[in-house]
Amino acid sequence: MDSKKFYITTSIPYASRKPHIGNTYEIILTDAIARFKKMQNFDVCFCTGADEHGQKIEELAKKSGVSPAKYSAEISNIIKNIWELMDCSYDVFIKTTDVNHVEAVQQIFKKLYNNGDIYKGAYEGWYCVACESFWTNSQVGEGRCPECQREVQKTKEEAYFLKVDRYTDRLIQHINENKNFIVPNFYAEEIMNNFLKPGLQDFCISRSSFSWGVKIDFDPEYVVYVWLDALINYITALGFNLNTPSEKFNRFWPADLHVVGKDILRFHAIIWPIILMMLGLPLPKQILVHQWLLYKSGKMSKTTGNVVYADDLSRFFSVDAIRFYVLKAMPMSHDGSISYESIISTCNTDLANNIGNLTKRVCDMIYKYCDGVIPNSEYVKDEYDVGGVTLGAFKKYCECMEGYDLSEAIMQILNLARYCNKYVDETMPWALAKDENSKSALNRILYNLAEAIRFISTMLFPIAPSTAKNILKQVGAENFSFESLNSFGGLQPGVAIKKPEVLFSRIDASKKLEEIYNFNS
RNA sequence: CGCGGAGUGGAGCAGUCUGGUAGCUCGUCGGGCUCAUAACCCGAAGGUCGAUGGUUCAAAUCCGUCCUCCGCAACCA
Repeated sequence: MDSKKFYITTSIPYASRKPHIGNTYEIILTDAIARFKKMQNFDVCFCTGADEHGQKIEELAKKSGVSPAKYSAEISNIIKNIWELMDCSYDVFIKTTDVNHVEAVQQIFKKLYNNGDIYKGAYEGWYCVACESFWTNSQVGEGRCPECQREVQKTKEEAYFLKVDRYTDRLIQHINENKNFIVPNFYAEEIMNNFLKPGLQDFCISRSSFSWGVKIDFDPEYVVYVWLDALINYITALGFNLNTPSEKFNRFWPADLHVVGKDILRFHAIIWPIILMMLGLPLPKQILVHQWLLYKSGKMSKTTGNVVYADDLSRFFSVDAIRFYVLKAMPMSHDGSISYESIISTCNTDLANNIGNLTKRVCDMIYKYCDGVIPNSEYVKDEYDVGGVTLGAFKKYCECMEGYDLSEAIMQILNLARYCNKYVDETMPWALAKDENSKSALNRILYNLAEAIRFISTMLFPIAPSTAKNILKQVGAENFSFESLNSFGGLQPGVAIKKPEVLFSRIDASKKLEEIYNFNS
């Protein structure tokens, strides 16, 4: 029973502004993996949330004339709504302002302080009087404030530090011994060469220049550094508390997979494991590092005005089309790019022409030639071996999904659909339908196709859930399990299918682009 | 010489670990079919695999050097 649990998390986005489609990619990816694991009968716990503390939020709230609590709560709501809009099946949405989270962070801070893993020391850096900002050595460069270019002053203040030296060897060993701890694996090398081998410095984990954060209860001048605060969400989301045991925590920790962006890997690969070691807790099994989604090869940013939001996209494309698109477009090894033209192209070629049209043409034929009922036919292997090809595609698909290569997994689905389209063309069921003697061949072919479509819809489910359901209904089936894909021929003959409908209509590219252009201006 | 990634037909990618006729999707051109959403199927054109030197009977793949792009470089989430 215990081996069948799967705890998966996204990083919790910073509640400073509405997340764009690049940020949203992470939760879609995580959701697809979570759904896949659920279909493999894992007891899945899928956590996400929002990081609500920190200086930036405090500043933004001040600018908007509201309290940081109100400001971050509003953004958290926006985040949550987008996640729900994208049909993400998370189990827990944690906020770092949640009472039990704050309490646990304070407990942990105190415990580590008492154990000597946290100590009070002096933080040296640079201060810009005009901007009232602190800067690090690398940031000031020539001794000037990176923001206003004025001279900065050397400053020294008391602060709390995380004492890491006792744990770095263990961390290095852990990374070396667990080649799958960080995937893709080249990131492990980066972490090792950049941070661990040169030797870690103790992390400053308190702030006193602003107050919007978790207060250190025994020294209320300070708030806890947001990253320490935020990382702890992975256990507080399960109800972790030093005083009262949590069944959920005991069941699901350690995490099986943390999904994070490449920009925040170092926090997850270094600080987080060290904190867990300090607490005597097991380390997460795996960290999946994903790349960024760029808009036409440019980084999305407000200043360049090329930010694309998921909810805006959903005005023009179905949620499933967006999910399908981002998961297919994103390579593992480097950044992917998004453009309206390529979304339209994906919708038309992959969804409408390939999968959608296949389903429609097959179901139309079943409707016309078989009285709308799945024909009765035993699977007989012929030269096309549709059964073998389908099972092979499913196997490869599973391998890709297990390795979190969603883009390649999608290719397996598309290849199978292509194979089926070819099968239709070459066997020409419409010609067989004209000849009463070919009835059994016709039945066999249409059965094979309907059964392959059942596989396609089931494989599509983690990627595009509601679309997958529609396809499955179209061939008269309901059961969405991978067990039902153990063998080819599971589709029940004699079942009446739904009247065929167009699943994805083709998009008129120029019309759609004009519509988008008008909306954006 | 800070670290890591990438550079393959018009576009987007796979192949590089384990050398052996350069592959996929889209786009273009020609043909076929008519069950289907002007969809689908077949065929063709198009690449000195970033540059250069080396190892080898043989290099996109191994080794050396160089160029270009991207990310990270620690307390800014």
